[in-house]
Amino acid sequence: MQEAKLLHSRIIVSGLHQHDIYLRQIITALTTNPNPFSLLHARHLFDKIPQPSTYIYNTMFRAYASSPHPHQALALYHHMHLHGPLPDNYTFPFLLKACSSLGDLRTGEIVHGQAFKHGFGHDIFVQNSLINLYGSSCGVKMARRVFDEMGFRDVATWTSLVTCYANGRSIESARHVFDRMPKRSVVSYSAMITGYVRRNWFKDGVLLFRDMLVAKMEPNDSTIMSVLCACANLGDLNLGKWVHSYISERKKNQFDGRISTALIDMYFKCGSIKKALKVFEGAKEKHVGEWTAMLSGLAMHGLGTELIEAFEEMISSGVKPNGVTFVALFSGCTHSGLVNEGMRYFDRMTIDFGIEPTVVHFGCVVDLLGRAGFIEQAVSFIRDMPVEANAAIWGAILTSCRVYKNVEVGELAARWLISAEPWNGALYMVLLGLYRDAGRWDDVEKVKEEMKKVGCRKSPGCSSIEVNGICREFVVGDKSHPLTFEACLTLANVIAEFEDRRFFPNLI
DNA sequence: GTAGGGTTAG
Repeated sequence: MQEAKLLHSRIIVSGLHQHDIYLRQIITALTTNPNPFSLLHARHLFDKIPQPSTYIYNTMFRAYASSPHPHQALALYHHMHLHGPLPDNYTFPFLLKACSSLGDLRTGEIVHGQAFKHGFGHDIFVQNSLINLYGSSCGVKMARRVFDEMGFRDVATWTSLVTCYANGRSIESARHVFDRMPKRSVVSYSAMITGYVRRNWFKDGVLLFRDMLVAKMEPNDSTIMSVLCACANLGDLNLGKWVHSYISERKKNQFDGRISTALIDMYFKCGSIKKALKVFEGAKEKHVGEWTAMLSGLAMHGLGTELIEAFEEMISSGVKPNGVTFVALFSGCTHSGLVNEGMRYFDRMTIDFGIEPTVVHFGCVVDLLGRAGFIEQAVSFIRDMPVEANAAIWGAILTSCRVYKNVEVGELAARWLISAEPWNGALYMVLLGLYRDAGRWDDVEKVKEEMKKVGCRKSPGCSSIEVNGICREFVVGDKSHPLTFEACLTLANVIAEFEDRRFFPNLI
């Protein structure tokens, strides 16, 4: 970018504005790691070239394909088609990528036809791009057909197919393809690990990460992000720390912003507040991502007051919050019982920061009111919302009704949820608990019968944490541990202590 | 002559 500006000023000074070679250099500089401004600038210069070469068209296609406006690539191709030079083998993969980003299968097929017409139908880059296009817009079947018909496949071909399966429903099929790859690259491992983590198969993701290290593959940023996400969800602090020191050595503590964010999140979720704070403090630049990870970490540990302080510090340091930041802020207020503060921030979100609330934010407010026991207010808030309430919102209402034993509203929420998800056994269990607490035994029996009729079961809740290097897993109702009795006794004492202090958590 | 496809938060 700096280089581009320098070149541009040199041209203006020396009056060489029409000089094709300089323009080409500037456009190339502006389109590598483009931002919206540099891309606009590049296009402005591109339009000044009387007869752009195929190369320079390709440069623009490449930049547009991975920009927020991929359709610009297609519009520009239309122009090239009418007035410009002939496309080459580089042209079509960029255009197909633009179609994938847009999920535009029809245009993708037209581009494919064009590639064929110009003699690049069997180009491996074109075919690989086609697999990605089909995989992202119409499922695995078509992608598989392209794959099967290819005479020659390389590692990217196989990786693309793995990604198709991983993004589709079948992570097992993705692994099946992965295991049959003649050769694997870092990206292949990364794609498979990311696939596992996206499907919440965290343990499999971690196992494959270990295989990857054994295979002497050096994980890249994408791999690291996925593994940190797995550590966070497994509570595997040991592996998380290992990954932290691994990347510290390699990158000399100069992390990508996204990696610092993932580290902060991992340490918070693994219960290590100190380490999370240390990473945050050590981050070279604190973008909205790092701040948001920080705020949601404080929220999940019930540190509402600290969270509000941190939020105000973020604002005074000139970082602009986004929609996700407010979700963290509201959730912190909710879990620390800071109802007035939360409501005030809800107003400020639109007035002071110009962020329009989405259904997620409305859900946060419902949760904020509900958990504090203001169930009637929460219900009237739902009534006044400009958007339709969703399952998350009725779920929040149901949870608070369970805690505050409000059968009337709880029944309403549960019925709404059950009609949306009749297979979800957990919903019936909550409704059953509500009736039981109210002593409505007839209704308890009715719910039990209903469950039998629908044939649903609640899958047991599960959690895990790493202690002294060993990952422990907990499943609801599991009494297999030899010290189960002692553990229950301790828990009973804790609950008794809570009750003595007039604090009634919902531990049922 | 120059370049390309597969992984990428909160």
